[in-house]
Amino acid sequence: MRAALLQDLEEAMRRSSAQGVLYGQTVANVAGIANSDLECMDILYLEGRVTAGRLAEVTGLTTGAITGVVDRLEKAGLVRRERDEKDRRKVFISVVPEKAMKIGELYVPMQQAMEKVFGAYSDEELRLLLRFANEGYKGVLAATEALKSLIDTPPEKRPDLKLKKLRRQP
Amino acid sequence: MRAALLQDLEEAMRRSSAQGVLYGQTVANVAGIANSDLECMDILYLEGRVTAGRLAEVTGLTTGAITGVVDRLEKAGLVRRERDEKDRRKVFISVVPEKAMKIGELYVPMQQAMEKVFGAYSDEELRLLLRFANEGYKGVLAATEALKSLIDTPPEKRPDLKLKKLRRQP
DNA sequence: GCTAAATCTCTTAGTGACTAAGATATATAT
DNA sequence: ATATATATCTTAGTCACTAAGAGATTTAGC
Repeated sequence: MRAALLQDLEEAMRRSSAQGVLYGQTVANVAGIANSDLECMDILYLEGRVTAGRLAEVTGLTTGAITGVVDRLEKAGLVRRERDEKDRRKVFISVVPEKAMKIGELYVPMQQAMEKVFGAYSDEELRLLLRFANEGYKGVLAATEALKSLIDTPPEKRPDLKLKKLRRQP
Repeated sequence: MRAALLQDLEEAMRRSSAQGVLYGQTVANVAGIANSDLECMDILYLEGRVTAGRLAEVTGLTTGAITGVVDRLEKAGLVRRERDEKDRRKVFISVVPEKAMKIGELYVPMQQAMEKVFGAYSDEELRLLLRFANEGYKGVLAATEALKSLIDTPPEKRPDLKLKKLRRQP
């Protein structure tokens, strides 16, 4: 009973997450920038002014790749490079708000759709969703670390991993 | 008040979704396959036996790219190609369960983390989350379509798009 | 039934974002 | 002062992707 609920939930979340990725791809397409470029714009919105190295860390790209990303974004006028005066090795990247706005507008359909969905929930329920989203984030973050640590554990030394059946047969 | 809640929620969901993408990248990395290859494996799990064209549709890749994806996956023994006997133009792709299992195991850290998160919620609450996930999926799907239709609408004819402020200043 | 148009996958040539390795510049430690 | 560490950039090479179209099969119109 509860097991079925959990499985449905997992599947539903996978689906919506995959569709979210697809939305992002479409945005990047329309904006005429690469996928990773858009992802970095997103991070810049969430975290504000960040260093190139931090972008590499968060995206999982190499610093070399980030140089390319920032080059392209800078050329498109979407971001600015600013050397840190205190530590002149560092380069801060920040968005150019006026230009970035045009990309932000491409998220309007998404915002409208979400507004509509959220509209059906009470404040109380939204707080539950928020709590879940935050805990989910922490969980995924921890899982990512766990997976990474699994990499350099030889298979025979790995803790016994029991995979749940992934999909009920339709 | 509610506006702040909605904004927090949006941001939390964006964060967790981004981290989810990163988890997927790590899985692909560990499994030694390309990102899109893993995405297709995922779709094959969710939808079962699907045609090459359907994969292109769902992933947003061209059919040419899908040929490459399936070539690599087939070479790795993860999927099989089967011509449809009724319509011999079609090619069905299906996973080879024994081989795919090894990739499935890489999702165990994620499953464990999610189990832990879900554990803190009652059945009632999980049903709320499920409802939200399903409605969210439909919303994102609709938004994707809306965005696509925006592409071939000349900017001056577009409905007035009011972008909400994306981030509260920290 | 026969031809034309449509549908589905694959092929080919070319492009561009990515990695790995190392160069450069600056900062910190002994 | 020298060595080590840190942060970004450069370079060469690789690989997945797109666009365009070919090949194979099915569907539609006459």
